[in-house]
Amino acid sequence: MKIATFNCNSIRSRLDILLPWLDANRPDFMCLQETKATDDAFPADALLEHGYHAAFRGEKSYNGVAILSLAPADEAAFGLDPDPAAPSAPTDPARLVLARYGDLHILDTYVPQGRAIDHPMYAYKLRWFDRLRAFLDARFTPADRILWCGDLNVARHPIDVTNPATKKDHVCYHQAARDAFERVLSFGFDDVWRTQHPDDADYTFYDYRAPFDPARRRGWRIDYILATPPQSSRLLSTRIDISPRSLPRPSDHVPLCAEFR
DNA sequence: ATGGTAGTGCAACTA
Repeated sequence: MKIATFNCNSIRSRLDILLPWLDANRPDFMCLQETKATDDAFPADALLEHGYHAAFRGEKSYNGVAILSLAPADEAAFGLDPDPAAPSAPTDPARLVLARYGDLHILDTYVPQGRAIDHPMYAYKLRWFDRLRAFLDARFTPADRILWCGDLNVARHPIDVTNPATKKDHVCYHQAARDAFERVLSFGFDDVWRTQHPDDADYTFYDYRAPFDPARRRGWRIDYILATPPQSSRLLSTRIDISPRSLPRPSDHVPLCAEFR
């Protein structure tokens, strides 16, 4: 079984990269983030022509998530639960999709980026991780077969960014964000790419605002495939496919892939 | 420390 995750940064602008990639790699599941399309504009027909069903939810201009799959989902749901500490806070249906395929649960999230550590969206981001932990605790135990994928907008460790000393106040590396992410990981998730590459500096996000040089990569590892023990015990291989970043009109993220027996 | 580019959608916001 193969799964991939890819922040496509607009699915409509990325079809010329996404569809050939799906044809060449044929993952059973593909988690997408930042689809940036309302549901009526989501290219479901084009994906189905390539064999992929989709559970998706989007909004105008921003956000948007989708799980593509060779077999349709048995059920799908969108968004966090309401925040009991802030009942007016949004549930963000365009940032979270949870779908079930038999006994396998796939959670695909686009975590709020946070903008700046003194911006209200950063506090919202930190709270978002705690709400996600409550979401998991309300539904699952680590004995369930879960894959949590997506753009989590946090680099875990110094090895996951270039020049970590310069990024201590960045919303994707600030200690409070890293701590918040770890509190969700401690539910019982394994970071499968890092498990297989304990000492590698490699990245899934390469900012448009710097020329991309595949030989001298400068980026961030902020996209993840995370598995609970019943799933991580089946792990065969993982890889980051940087090749799409050199194609015309690329996303600023690249696909992360894992294969399980 | 700053600014660099790309997406949506047509100005300004987000990343």
